[in-house]
Amino acid sequence: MHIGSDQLVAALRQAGLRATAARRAVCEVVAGHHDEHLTPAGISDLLSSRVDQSTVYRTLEALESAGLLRHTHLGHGPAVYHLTDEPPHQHLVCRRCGRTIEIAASDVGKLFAAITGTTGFVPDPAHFAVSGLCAECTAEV
Amino acid sequence: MHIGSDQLVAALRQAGLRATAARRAVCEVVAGHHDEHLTPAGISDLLSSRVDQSTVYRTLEALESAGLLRHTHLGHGPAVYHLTDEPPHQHLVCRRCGRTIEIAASDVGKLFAAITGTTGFVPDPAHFAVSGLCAECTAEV
DNA sequence: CTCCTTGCAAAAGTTTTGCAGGGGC
DNA sequence: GCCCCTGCAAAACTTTTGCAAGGAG
Repeated sequence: MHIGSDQLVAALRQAGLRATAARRAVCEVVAGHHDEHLTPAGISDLLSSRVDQSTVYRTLEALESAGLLRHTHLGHGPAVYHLTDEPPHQHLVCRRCGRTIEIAASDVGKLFAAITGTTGFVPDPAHFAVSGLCAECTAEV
Repeated sequence: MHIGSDQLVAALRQAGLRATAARRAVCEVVAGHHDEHLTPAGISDLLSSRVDQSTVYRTLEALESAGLLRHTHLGHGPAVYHLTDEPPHQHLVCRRCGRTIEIAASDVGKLFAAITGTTGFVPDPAHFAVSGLCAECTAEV
C-alpha cells in the first residue's frame, strides 16, 4: 500500500510545519489520488472543504519543501504534483494528442549519466517532461 | 554566415504569408540575434518600429508554422525562440543559478533512440529543457 | 500568548482573443 | 478590391503577494 495521509501529516509535523485543516485536506487528496498527476486546480476541486487557491499553492509549496511532494511540468499548462514515494520517472508527453507516458528513471539514467560525465551537469529527469510524438500519432501522420 | 532576414522574408512569401512590415521587422531581429534565445518580450524590445505584443505573438506563431522558427521552454518563464537553421540541441538549465548549457542533439540521440525502440515514442529534444544542477552549483552545495 | 497560516483581494506575468480599421498583393 | 494582418483592448490562465484576522501549539 502507498503512503497514507496520516503519514504525510506526521511528516509535516516533523518538518516543523503546523498540521492545519487546509494542509490535512491537501494531504488527504494527494494520498487518495496517488497514481494521478494533479494540478493545483484539480486538487482544489477534490477538496471536500473549501480552501482558497492561494492556500493551496502555499500548501503545495510547503509540502514540496518538506520533501513530500514534487512537481513536474508536462507542457504549457499548469504544473502537476505527485508524492515523492513514487519511483522516479521521466514523463513523455505527445505534442499532438497530449498523452503522457511514464518511463522509469533508470531507463534514462545511463544517458543522463553520460551527460554528467561530459558536462558536469546533473539532470533531474522528473522536473520537465520530454516532448515528442507518441507511437499512435507517429503512425497517423 | 547564418541565414539572413531577406531569406526569412522570402520563405514567408513561399509559405503563402504576406510580407508585412511587422513580420519583416521580426525577421530582422531574429536573424540579427541568431545565437541568442529570444523571448517574445525581448524581441519586442529589439524591434526598431513599435509592434503590438499580440502581433509579435501572432508573427512568431506564423513564422513557426512556416518552419522558420521554433520555440523552447527553458523553465517557468516565457518561451524562447530561435531559427530552425541552428543545429538541433538539447538545453540543460540549472535549477539553482539558471545557467543554460546546450549540448548537441546527437549527444542525446542514442538515449532517445532507445526510448523510441522501447515505447514507440519519438522524442523532440529541443522543445523542453532538462532541469538539473550545473557543475558549479553541484560543487557548491 | 506567540506567530505561523489562512482568506481575501489584488497584482504579476505570459499568452490569447474579438473586433474594426488598414495595408499587401 | 479582396481579405489577410494589425493595433487596441480586454480577457484568460497560472501563480504570487500584501495584509489583517484567525487558529495551532
